[in-house]
Amino acid sequence: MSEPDRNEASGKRRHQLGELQLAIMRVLWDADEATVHDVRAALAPQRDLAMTTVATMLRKMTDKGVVTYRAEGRQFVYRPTIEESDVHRTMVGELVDRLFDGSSAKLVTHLIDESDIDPDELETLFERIRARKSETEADRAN
Amino acid sequence: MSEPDRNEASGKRRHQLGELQLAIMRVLWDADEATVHDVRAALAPQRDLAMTTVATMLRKMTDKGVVTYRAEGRQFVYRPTIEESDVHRTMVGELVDRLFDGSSAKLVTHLIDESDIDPDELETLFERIRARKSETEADRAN
DNA sequence: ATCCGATTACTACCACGGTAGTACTATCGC
DNA sequence: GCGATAGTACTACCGTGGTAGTAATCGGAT
Repeated sequence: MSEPDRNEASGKRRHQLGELQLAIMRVLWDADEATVHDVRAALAPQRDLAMTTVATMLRKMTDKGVVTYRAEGRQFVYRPTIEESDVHRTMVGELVDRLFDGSSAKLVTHLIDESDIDPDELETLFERIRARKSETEADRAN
Repeated sequence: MSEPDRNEASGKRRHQLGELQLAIMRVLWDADEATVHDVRAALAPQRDLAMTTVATMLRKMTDKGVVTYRAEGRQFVYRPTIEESDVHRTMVGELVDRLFDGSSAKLVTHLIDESDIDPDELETLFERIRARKSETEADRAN
């Protein structure tokens, strides 16, 4: 058809990841690069996966474009091609669209009302919003 | 604080729903109850699905326990067994766990920092947090 | 040179969301 | 009573996340 389907490297497209894929990405983000072995080791405390499971997942993720690898001796060294913030953005965006009509404010309201938030944190958020508000007002004054 | 794993009717447990399933739930929440026909009609503006697709989905959702039905003449009338807020809670909770270490505050921070939030809304949220804060402080004073 | 062990490739499965065709059935209109 | 039809049941298929076994390979040690 037409265009909006880039998917190669440096991509901007939707990065919806499953639980294991996220766990693997977290390892890669922390370590910058890692072998199958490294990833498996890093995941070991939580889940005891077969080497092949990790390898397969990494291959699927390569197909998907969220990681790349380079051969080093007989093994592959993987590194992420996308940033954590990208994933956060798309996944949160997805949820907001699905559940809150695309309104992030509604999500925040939900979070506050569910008293999901630690009282101490509330203070911090309070400040942050105030900062953002004045920032926005400054923009407006321009 | 013990066995959190009921799953039968009236359940409290994880209600992870896909896109279509959510769309169907929204119809049911709005209408309180609806037939396959009704659901399909309500969804028609966005997506043109075969009757059988909707029916199949509803059956799967019945198996899952998120809807029930009663026979009325030759057709079934479906109604939701869970509330929208339940779904919001579990799905947001899931995301928070997956992406933000279980910290809702981190999610809010993300939302604020991504300037995803309409400036006007910021004011509202500001107030809401203040309200919540004093509420919490009152609790503490008890 | 050969064999062992580490590592990747291939393949297979399961679960589940999504989609829909086909088969069956009950009911309504005549 | 009987046929058309509306509506559900069953089955199948695709994509993808997750899991892992088995096959092929490559490199190092003896």
